[in-house]
Amino acid sequence: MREPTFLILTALAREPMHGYGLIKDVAQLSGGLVELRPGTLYGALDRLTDEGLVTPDRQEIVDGRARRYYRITDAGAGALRDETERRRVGVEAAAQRLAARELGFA
Amino acid sequence: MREPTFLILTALAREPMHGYGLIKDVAQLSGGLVELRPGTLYGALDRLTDEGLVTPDRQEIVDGRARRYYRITDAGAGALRDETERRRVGVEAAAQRLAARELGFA
DNA sequence: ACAAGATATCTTCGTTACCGATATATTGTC
DNA sequence: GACAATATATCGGTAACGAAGATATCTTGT
Repeated sequence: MREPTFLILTALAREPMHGYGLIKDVAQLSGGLVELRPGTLYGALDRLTDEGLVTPDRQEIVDGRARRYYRITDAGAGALRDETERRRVGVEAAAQRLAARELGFA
Repeated sequence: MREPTFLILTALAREPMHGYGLIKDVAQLSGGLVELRPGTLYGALDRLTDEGLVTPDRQEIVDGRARRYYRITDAGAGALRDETERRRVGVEAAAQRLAARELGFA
């Protein structure tokens, strides 16, 4: 699982969201580092839906514009949990080695 | 940067290593979750060398088998630092939302 | 009235890092 | 004699991503 997909699942872990809302939320929770492109977003949403990690929720019309909401599934939350743990392990290993390196143990 | 590349840089942050040593070290520091394939490893090493994040170190002959060592560069350590911080932010966001979700704020 | 920007979805196409498979050769173990 | 471990390398396929653009409505500023 790559970063955009990881962040989409992370955004949906809080509450169901629609595509454009996801673009904004992902930008925010990544500290502005990840700006989802439509091709990335809708491709990922279709893929995650096929995999059962995400499912279409409701549809709303707000100010004449359609909003299609997506919701994370239990399987999606489980996958996110696994991926988060995986990444946490890598981050800790890297942080430790970088710190040691700076202290001169390189 | 994807996970295999991230873990290769992480492994090299501690000390110069040769290809096969990297496969073993990455398997260990990822908790056995990532088993680098030769195609992935040598492809990544070539790519990272082109990008200046890694550089060939020395070559040894041990028991008749050649060992080609690679060393992380200062640019590579910098890239690893950036990527680690990036991942740390994502992991914290995901952990927070997953925890909230488990408490029923979903 | 008009332009520009924000909101909102969707498609097509190219790139690339990665994985699977395979090849080669030596050493050590059962 | 067969198999696992050590060690490097190449080739082909693909899935996820990014770039770019199409479409349409609403809001804000001039």
